[in-house]
Amino acid sequence: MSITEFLEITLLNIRNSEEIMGRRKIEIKMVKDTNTRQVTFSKRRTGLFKKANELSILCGAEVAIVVFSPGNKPYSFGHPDVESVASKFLEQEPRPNMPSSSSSSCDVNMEKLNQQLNNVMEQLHEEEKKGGVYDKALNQRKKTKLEELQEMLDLAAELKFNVKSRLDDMEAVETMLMIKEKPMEFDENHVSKRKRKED
Amino acid sequence: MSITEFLEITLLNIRNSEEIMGRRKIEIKMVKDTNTRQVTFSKRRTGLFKKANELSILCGAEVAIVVFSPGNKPYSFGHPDVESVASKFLEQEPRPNMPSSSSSSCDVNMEKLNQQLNNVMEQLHEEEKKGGVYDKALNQRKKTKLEELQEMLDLAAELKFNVKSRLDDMEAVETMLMIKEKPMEFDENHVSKRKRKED
DNA sequence: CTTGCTATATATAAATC
DNA sequence: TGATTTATATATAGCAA
Repeated sequence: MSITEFLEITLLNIRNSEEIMGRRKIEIKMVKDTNTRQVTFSKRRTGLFKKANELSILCGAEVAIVVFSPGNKPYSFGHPDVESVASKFLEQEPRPNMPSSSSSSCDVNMEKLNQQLNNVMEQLHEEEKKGGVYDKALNQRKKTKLEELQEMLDLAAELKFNVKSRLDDMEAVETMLMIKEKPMEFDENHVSKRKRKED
Repeated sequence: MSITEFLEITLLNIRNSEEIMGRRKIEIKMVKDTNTRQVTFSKRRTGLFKKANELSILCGAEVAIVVFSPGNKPYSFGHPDVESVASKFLEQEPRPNMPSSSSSSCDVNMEKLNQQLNNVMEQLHEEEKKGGVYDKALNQRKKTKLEELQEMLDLAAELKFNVKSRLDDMEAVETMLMIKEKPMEFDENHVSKRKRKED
């Protein structure tokens, strides 16, 4: 037995001897308590969307998710967007493809943007904690924050749109110059697979 | 410092001193290696569907997911089924109102990003004019540009995701403080389709 | 393209503040 | 009650098959 293993086991023994069992595993079945169910839904929906987002970026995959909460409220996630992916799937529309591929780096601006977001949120929470009194002035500030975020959202969407446009231009140029990276074609293999769903 | 903490730190130190890092954390950006990307997609798609399944059961929620692999093959998960959830969503979509919303400003970084885009495009056209026939070297450069753009797209998507998350938080705050504001809509569909090949 | 094997990395159920 | 903090439960990256 290695020292590492010994320490691991020792640590485990110590922990098992402690009283607090704490967090535990749950059965995958309908959560009865309404409130708990709501909390679970909220957390897991966020987790699901996060995973979907990572999948789309890591693999350059198109993803669309639609969820109706226990309260029947709609939530959705889409990359590039729900509609396009959904229709592509529903119509099973075969399409020739043009180039477009992997990655590189320019995270700086991204981090800056996120930094700003964090700052805004921090300020919001800051004010929230401070105040016991939510007067108009505060409301106004919050409202301003909201508007700022809204603007950022719009700008993000706009940027995305611009990027997309350029991509199209580039593809056109590429085609024009007849630069073929890989003379590949694949329309035939459009096998649709279904995964289980269980009830 | 407790014995437990001591052991944990000791264990950590031992591990960090070892050469083999073993499994490690990865950045959320396009996986370059084709094979690895395929494996990642396969595993994460399975994980995503599993999570979706648990969510639907635990909370009795309706869920629909559609994914197109890097090889452009469709996969789907649905509870009760994709079609019903999708149509239910698309039907009320024309009147968006429920989740996510709003707008506002911080153009600097945005402009930087767009500036970069313009530079890239300029360089592209530059090369295009200069060269009658540039062959592989040029081709490679163009490909690199495309990859850079792709990366920016992904970053934009990630930003969007983060922004939406914060918005949800803010909406919660808003609700709590009963700040009634006109229901604005967040429409991410500035971009429709997206082409791709690979694999 | 899917699967099994582990060491890590993440997600998250409860507890807590 | 929502946000934050743990201690577990799960998901997965890197390798091979």
